[in-house]
This record gives sequence, C-alpha cells and structure tokens, in this order.
Amino acid sequence: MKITIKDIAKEAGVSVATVSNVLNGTGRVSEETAKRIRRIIEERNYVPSTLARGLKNKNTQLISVIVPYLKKGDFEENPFFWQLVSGVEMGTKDQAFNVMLTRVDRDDDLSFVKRHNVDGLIVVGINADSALYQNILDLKIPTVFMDSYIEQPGIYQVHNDDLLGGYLGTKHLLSQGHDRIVLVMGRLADRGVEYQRLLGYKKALAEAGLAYDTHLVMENGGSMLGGYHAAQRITVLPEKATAAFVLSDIGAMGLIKGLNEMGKKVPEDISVVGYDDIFYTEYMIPSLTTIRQDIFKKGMMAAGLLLAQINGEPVPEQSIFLPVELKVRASTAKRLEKGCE
Amino acid sequence: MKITIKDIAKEAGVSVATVSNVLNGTGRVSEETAKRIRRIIEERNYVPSTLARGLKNKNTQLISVIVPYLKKGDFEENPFFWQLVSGVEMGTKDQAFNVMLTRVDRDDDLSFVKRHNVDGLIVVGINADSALYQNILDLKIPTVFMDSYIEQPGIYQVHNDDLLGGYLGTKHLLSQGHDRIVLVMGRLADRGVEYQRLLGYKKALAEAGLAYDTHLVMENGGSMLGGYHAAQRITVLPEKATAAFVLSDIGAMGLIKGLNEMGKKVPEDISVVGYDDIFYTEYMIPSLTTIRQDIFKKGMMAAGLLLAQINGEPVPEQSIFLPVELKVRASTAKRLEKGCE
DNA sequence: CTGAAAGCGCTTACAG
DNA sequence: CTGAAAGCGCTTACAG
Repeated sequence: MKITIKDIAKEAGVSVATVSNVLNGTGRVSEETAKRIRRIIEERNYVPSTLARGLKNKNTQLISVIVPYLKKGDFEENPFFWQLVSGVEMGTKDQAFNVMLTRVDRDDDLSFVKRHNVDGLIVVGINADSALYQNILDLKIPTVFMDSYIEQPGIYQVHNDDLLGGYLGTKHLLSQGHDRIVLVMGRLADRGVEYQRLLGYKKALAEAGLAYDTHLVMENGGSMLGGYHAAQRITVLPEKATAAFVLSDIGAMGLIKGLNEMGKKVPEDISVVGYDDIFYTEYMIPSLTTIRQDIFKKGMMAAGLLLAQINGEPVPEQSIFLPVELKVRASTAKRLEKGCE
Repeated sequence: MKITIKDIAKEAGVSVATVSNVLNGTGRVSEETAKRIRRIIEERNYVPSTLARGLKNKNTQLISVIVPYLKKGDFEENPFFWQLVSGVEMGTKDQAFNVMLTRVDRDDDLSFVKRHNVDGLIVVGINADSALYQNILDLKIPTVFMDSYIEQPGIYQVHNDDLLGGYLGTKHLLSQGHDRIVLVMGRLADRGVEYQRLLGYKKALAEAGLAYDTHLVMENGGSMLGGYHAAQRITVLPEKATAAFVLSDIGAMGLIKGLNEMGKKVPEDISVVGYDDIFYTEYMIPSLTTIRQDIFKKGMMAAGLLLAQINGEPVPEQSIFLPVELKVRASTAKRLEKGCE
C-alpha cells in the first residue's frame, strides 16, 4: 500500500540501486533515465523513508530539543522556551530536519535518543555537574548547549552575553539615580546564566562605588508567582529600595502586579527592569524596560551550529555569544525623592 | 559501537529471536533465560531502535503536531499553542511516544509524515475545505483534529464548547448593563472556532432582545497588534460602545494597551473580556475577565484519543467537547453612565 | 551507465 | 522453550 523504492524501480524498469542513485545524486545515471525516474517519483508522490535510510546510514534527520528539570508550570508558562523552540524549528526547516520536543524530568531518561536514533541534541540551561550532563555527553552525538556556561573544552555552546545584560540593566537604574536596587532572581548559584547576570549587577554597582548588599538579592523570583511574592519582600525592606531588576520578564510581570496590589506605582514609586524581552513586554501597562535577548535567533543559531556538526561541516566557533540590548520603556523612571533616608 | 540486539543475544548465548521475545513479551521464554537477558539488557543499557522496529512493524512511536498557516509572529507569540503542545507532550509521555513539532506553511508539504513514518497526527485549527485538509486525509493515518469543527463523519475531534464561550462572555457583559458590545475577532467566517463563538455572541444578544449590529464586529483583531489597532476603531464608532469581547487573550491585551494609550480606562470607560485564559491573564493590570478553556487538558485529551486509535483500542467518542468557563476578573465592570446617548 | 547482493537492527511466522 | 531465516525499505561497494 505504501509506495516504496521498489515500486518506483519496477515502474521505471530499472533496479532499486539506480533509483537510489538518482535520489541521492550518487553514482552515474544517464540524464534520460534519471529524468524518467524523477517523473515517476513525482507522479507517485514517493518519499523515501528515513527509517530504512537511517538504518543503513545512521542518520534520521531528526534532532531533539531537551528542556530539563522544569516544573510543570514553568514549561508552558514561559514564552522563553516557546520562542526558543520556534527558532530551532525555523533553523532546521530548510534542511529537511525535524525537531522533537522532549522535556526531561527528574529522571535522566534519555533512552528516546537511542530509540529514535536522533541525529543531534540541543540542550537548554543545564548544569555541568549534573548527572544529566554526563549522560548527554556519554551519548556521544552532536550536541549544542544553550545558556549553559560549560567550561569544558570542545563543547558547542550558544548563549547571550548575560554578564553584559546584568550590567546594562543595573547601570540603567543607577543612571536614573537609584542606589538601592533589588535583584530578583530564580536561584543563587555560582555558575550559569543568572550567575553571570549577577556578576554584571555587581560590576555596575562597583563602578558606581556602591556596596553589594545581600539583603537586596531575592531568590525564588523567577516565575510569575515568584515575582509576585517578591513585591511584599521588597516593601518590608528595612532600608527602602526604589528599583528592582528582575532576571526574567515573567517574574517582572508578577512583581509589578504584586506592587500594584500593594498600592505601589511603577515607575513612580519603584522602577522595574525585566530580562528577556518576551513578546508582550511592549503591551504591558506600563510597558516593560528590559534586557532584550533575541531568543528566536538564539534558537536558530543553535540549530545552525548543530546541523553543521551533523553534516560534518567545518565549524570554527565553538562558543557563540549573542549580544543583548537594553530596551528602555515605561517601567523605569528617575528617582524622585532624594536623600530622604 | 552502538549496541544491538545481536550483542545482547551473543552475550546471553541465545538467538536474537529470543531476545526479541523477551523485549516484546511475545512467544514463550523460560523465566530463567528471560531474567538473564533482562539483566544483560540492563547492564548494557540497551535500547531497541525504533528505526529497525518500525521498518518491520510500521510504527515509530512518533506523532506530530501540525500547526498550519501561522504567520511567523503568531506562532511564537501565542502561548495558546505552547500550552497545547505541552499538553500533547504530557499526554504521550507515559506511553513512550514522542512528539514532533511541525509548522506547515503556505505549501502543503506533508512529506515529513511519510519520511518519518509518523504514527499519527494532531492537527490544530484547520478548515475542512482547505487543500491541506484533503492531503491530511489522504495520508490515511490516525489523526485527531483540534478546534476544527469538521462535519464529515468518522473524524476524531477535540474542541471546547466555543458557542457556549461566546455566549457566556457576551452574557456577562450584558448582565453588567452593556448593550453595545464590540466583538473583536481574527477573521469572520462561516465555520470554525470563531464562528461558533460568534453564534454564541448572537444568541446572547437575541435573548436580550438586542439586534446584531455588524458595525460592532471587528476583524483582524486576533493578534496582539490587531487588538491594539482595534482600540482606535472602537473609539471612533459613531455610537459609543462600552464593552468589547475579544476572542483571544492576546488580542485583549493589545486592545487594553491601545485603549490605555488613548486615555480610556478599563474597566471604567470600557469593559473588556478576553478568551482562552492563557497563563498571565491574572497578572495583567487590570486582571483580565476571560473565557477559560483548559488548553493543556485539551492537548492531553487529543493525545489520548490519538494514541488509543494508534493502539487500536476501541474509541467510543469521536468528538469530544470540553467545557469552558467564565472567569470574572477586573477588566469588566457595571456600565456607569446610562442613557446619555 | 546499470544491476545483483549484502547488510542496517529488528520482528515474525515456522520448525523443532 | 528456542532458533534459523525471511523480510521491512533503503544504501553501498562491487561487478560488469
């Protein structure tokens, strides 16, 4: 019922080898037979099976995006991942690769990689000393890590300049006269994306001659709800803060909502900077000042880097840093009341 | 290098047939040999290849979600699809199926289905008289249509009760005293999700004894930008409207932003109802009154329905209608100025 | 320029 | 209870 290479061969009166040759542009086939075969393929709407092909070739034209360790809510809710995957999908499109989406939970079950003979992996935000990281390396297939800051040499990586992002956001707030700037983040760590941004925050502070005050750093604020709860914590700070830098836009949205409910106005009472520039920041009220990273593009770059590896093309750069940019919008403003401490 | 069934067989001192039998629980194998084989499989971390298996069996444990005809922006931007795909992924997880994500553009290229021998399809929001629809049917593989309102018998479908949704949203606004309610939608059609909601809108109007006024129906308002532009159109209406029902939450967000920029307050000047209840509606300012449909669940249901078909289980219902629910939040309020026309 | 044949890693009757 | 063999749909040397 399904039409195979045999059917084409029979109809064209040639061997399957010849059909295979015109399919792949290999071997020598007279233009005449080639034409005839191509016509029949067209007519019959024949598409070679990657299954059979893959069994021989060890390639399947399938890559997988792995998003690890996300709680149920965080996965669907963060447009970040969505845009990322879209970018990856886009980046594979013209090369006839398809992308499988796989969320890896607590367990490190990567068996689907072998099972489906996936050609390559794009892994998002993983820790270099996690078991998962080792398991991925053990797979020994082309892999690109995103947002992972892995120090090991020979690893392909794509990330944004997170340190710069942290620096720019803080600097912007400082330039508006704020000198007590709360940093709302997901989890304090000594590596990774958020750590880099923290370094940027510290750098800007240092340049301004301000001390780094750990009381101003709040964890568990990466999600929408987390940001929401941070509002309270900010308002009860012993020494008042007039600005907050939230390391994700969804966290910033939560924070602004929380502040709003407590009667604090943004940016009049408190300025807020987000991070990511997800698609709706411009439509928030007030529109959100944030650090823009081109997530979609990052996804495409990762796909490009991965496919190049898979296709055995020479790939010069092993670590790509994409730029970030400060987008000033309406959620930040000059600090009004000065020196009324 | 990659370990195969042969390696296992050799190590266990049995034939590959026997290994295959314990793998699939078929045939008769002594518990003793079975145990030994299982242990070796475990030790060697062997995972059978779906490629080889699929070549024989004609199944690949792979399904594909097809999201047709979306402009670049609409795809990444609408959390709706994201939540949907998450639901599908979730619904396939425990059955060791994986999901491929494929955006089908202008062209109706479905060749990846044959190429990868995809076991089944979940298709979102497709028109029954599109070429794509026919092409999908011609594939003759298990398929579940979501949000598609296809009249043809024998088609598996999952949708929400869109007519009820349209009715509830309108009714809510009516109950607050609004009698000129703008309906902001993507595209006016005589079928599909939005059409059903329109029917609900009309029904509520009719029950309230109000005439259906086409001036109040605005197209091209399904996206964030579209909603934003609708704001202007609403304010220049010859007869003032005091409420708007936008058939997507992102459109509603755009509309509210637009109104805000024109100095109109929500809900004081104009009440706004959205549709979908995407994840951030509660965090908008004001929080959005909307029609909730459980998108994640819809994805899971579709996956369940599809896998049942693939596995040849008896599937009673062919068309599943999921409920919708009105979520009253802060973007709607009683109409204040009465009769000042 | 073209074809016969082996082989990729599995499953499935069929023998025994 | 276990194994030999054919076959799934392709590709790839190797002959000719």
